[in-house]
Amino acid sequence: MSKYTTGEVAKLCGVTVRTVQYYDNRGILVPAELSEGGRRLYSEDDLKRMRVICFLRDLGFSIDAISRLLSDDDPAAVIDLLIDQQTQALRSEIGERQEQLDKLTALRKELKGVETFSVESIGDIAYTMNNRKALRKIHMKLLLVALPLGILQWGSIALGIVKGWWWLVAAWAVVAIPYAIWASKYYFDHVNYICPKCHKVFKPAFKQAFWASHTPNTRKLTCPDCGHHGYCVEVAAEAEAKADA
Amino acid sequence: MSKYTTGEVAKLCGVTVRTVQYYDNRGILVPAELSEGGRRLYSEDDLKRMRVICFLRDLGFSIDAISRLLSDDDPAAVIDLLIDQQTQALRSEIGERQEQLDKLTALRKELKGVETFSVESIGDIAYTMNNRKALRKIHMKLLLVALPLGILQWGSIALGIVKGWWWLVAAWAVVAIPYAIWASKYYFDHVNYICPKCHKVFKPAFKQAFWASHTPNTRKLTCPDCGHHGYCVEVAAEAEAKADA
DNA sequence: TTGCTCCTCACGTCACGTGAGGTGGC
DNA sequence: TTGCTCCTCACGTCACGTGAGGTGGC
Repeated sequence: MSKYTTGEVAKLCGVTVRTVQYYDNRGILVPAELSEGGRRLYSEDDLKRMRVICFLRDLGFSIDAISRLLSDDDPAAVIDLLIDQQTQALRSEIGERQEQLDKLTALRKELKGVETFSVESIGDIAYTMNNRKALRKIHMKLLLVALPLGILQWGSIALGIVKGWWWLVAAWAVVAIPYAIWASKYYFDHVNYICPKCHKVFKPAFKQAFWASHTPNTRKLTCPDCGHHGYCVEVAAEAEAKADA
Repeated sequence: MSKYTTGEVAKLCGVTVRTVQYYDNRGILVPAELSEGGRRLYSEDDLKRMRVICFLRDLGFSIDAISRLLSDDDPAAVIDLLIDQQTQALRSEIGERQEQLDKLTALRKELKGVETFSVESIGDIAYTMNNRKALRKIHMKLLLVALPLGILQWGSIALGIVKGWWWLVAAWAVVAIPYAIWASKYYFDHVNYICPKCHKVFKPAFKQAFWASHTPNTRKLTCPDCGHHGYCVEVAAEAEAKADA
């Protein structure tokens, strides 16, 4: 029966000598015998056991789990349990990393739109990213509010053309203008802006916000804290309470 | 300007007090001032910085990476680099876990086919899993060798029916039988079997292997080491050298 | 005798968790 | 004065890596 030294076992299993020694200390691979000089000597069976340990380790099992499996009376039951646990654990880890990847991609995209970058910009981006869902909800609400207005508009125009009922268009304007102003007010009540210079979250005056030039996500405003005038990113106003979650 | 205690910062950022203290020790979030009694007091800016730190941490960045980013003169360049690195790292980690998941699934499947389970069975399964590619290669070779035989067979039968050249079928048999024996010999030369009882890898005698009943992956053989008679899993013979890789 | 391998401590890793024992601040 | 929060050590985690200083075995 051939005997293997620590180094031989290590080489045959593709690990370091230190790892083989560690498995002895952990009690999961105790050498069959020791030489007179105290050197570890492993048997053929030890080598097979080491191969099993390495196989399980490469599957992501902890030394503790492997230890339990190797010393249990009913390894068949233990391995089924371990496989199920490990499958679950791996799935959730993959999900976690995937989510991080998605957030990284979003961050990279947001960074491209930042003109003067500083560490605080990351805070702004984090804020808008956490805020996105709430903002989308507000945009959806505005859309639903605007929808009947549009239907009425085109309906009255159509009837104006077909039936010559042009007074309907005038009636539409009478209803629509206050309605639009009310909707805008509601909208600006539920929305804030971030100053790109001092990174404060602020609520602009209705008039300024209403007439300001804007893009889908920003609006050209004057920051009440630092006086900076420029495009400010829009965020939902409810998000402050949500920051804890 | 409001001041926050350690506990307040922790609660607002969803971490423990210990984490806030740790970030002070690591030098990435030093409180704006200390009270007379030595309590940490954080400013509004500190809180924002903490939020940035937590955001980056949740993306998987190390404290060291965050530290470098926060203290660098050119954070814009650093963050681009860090995002690229982290994207790479996450991708490879996901790939790694996915591979482990696939192997776990394969292991679970193999375990269902094992009649008397022991820890050594895992070793056998590991061996066959590492060996699978080599075995598939041998099977492909056998298929390629068998193909011309099949074509000749059906060709001669077809000509026998259509033209009445039945002597062709006889000629086919004369060629095919030694050819098949040679192919089988080649096959059994390149293949081994694992005893399910003593877990030794062995090569059976040609006669026994040739006439043994079998399934796609096993063959009913007698182990030369322990004398056990039963279905043994087939593996490629070259794999011994490959075990290192 | 000379290399090479192996031996045993023992500290370091990473981002905190978890007490212990003491004290500030309302 | 009483709770509650916060303070500073300092050890523990996980699977080894990495020396240091010494020795076995060919």
